[in-house]
Amino acid sequence: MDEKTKALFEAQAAVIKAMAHPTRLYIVDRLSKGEKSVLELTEMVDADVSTVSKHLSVLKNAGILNDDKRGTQVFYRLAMPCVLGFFTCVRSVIESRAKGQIKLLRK
Amino acid sequence: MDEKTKALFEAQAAVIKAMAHPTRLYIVDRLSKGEKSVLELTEMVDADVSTVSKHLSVLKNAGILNDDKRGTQVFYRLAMPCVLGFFTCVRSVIESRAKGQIKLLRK
DNA sequence: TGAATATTTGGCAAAATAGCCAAATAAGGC
DNA sequence: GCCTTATTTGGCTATTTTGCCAAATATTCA
Repeated sequence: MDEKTKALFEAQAAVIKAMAHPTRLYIVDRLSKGEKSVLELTEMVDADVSTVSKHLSVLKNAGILNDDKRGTQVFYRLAMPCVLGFFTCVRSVIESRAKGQIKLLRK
Repeated sequence: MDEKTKALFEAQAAVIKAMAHPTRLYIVDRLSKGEKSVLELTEMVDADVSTVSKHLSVLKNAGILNDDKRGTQVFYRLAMPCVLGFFTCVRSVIESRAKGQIKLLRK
């Protein structure tokens, strides 16, 4: 694998890695319904505000979220709605694996 | 967040996490062209065979790959081609972020 | 059976991640 | 200016992930 493709796949993995956490995935899901402040998200997620803030900055640095400061609050929203397509596929992966396991048991 | 949704997002994150590594992403990309043996993939990836084997088992356990033992070789292939849709989105995330950074510099 | 080839597993050290607390920063209202 | 509220940052420890090597396993072939 040459350096160029290596760099390309590292960049791509970095974006996917930003989504690869239950809390961050949940945040993305919530933001698909519209923007939310850090505090609103913190209440939904049930973790320390600083933890949620860090998760948000991971998603923002990856280019998945935008933020918008209004007064003392910061509102986050989905910058790239195409990531919502991940959910459909991932759910079908889980479903398919579950079916495979059931088949295995019956044998 | 109740226990049920928590478990749901953990399961989903686990699948995405399996994709969240440059080597594994590269493997998925290569397998989109057709099945390959562990040795073939190892040559492409340039890492220890044991490392590649472990990456493959991560992808297999996530339900993303299938394997097929023929003789002394094991051939892996894409079980869920929908994951290829990730690439399109992820590349557009990277492109969009790059454009945003250029805009930032011009200000 | 024994050698050769392909793959997986165990184990370990290095690196990356997560999440909490406390402290810093920013904006608004009095 | 000072207090309050919202958010971010620094720092630390615990946990997880990586990737190599060596060893184990499996399969074919002579």
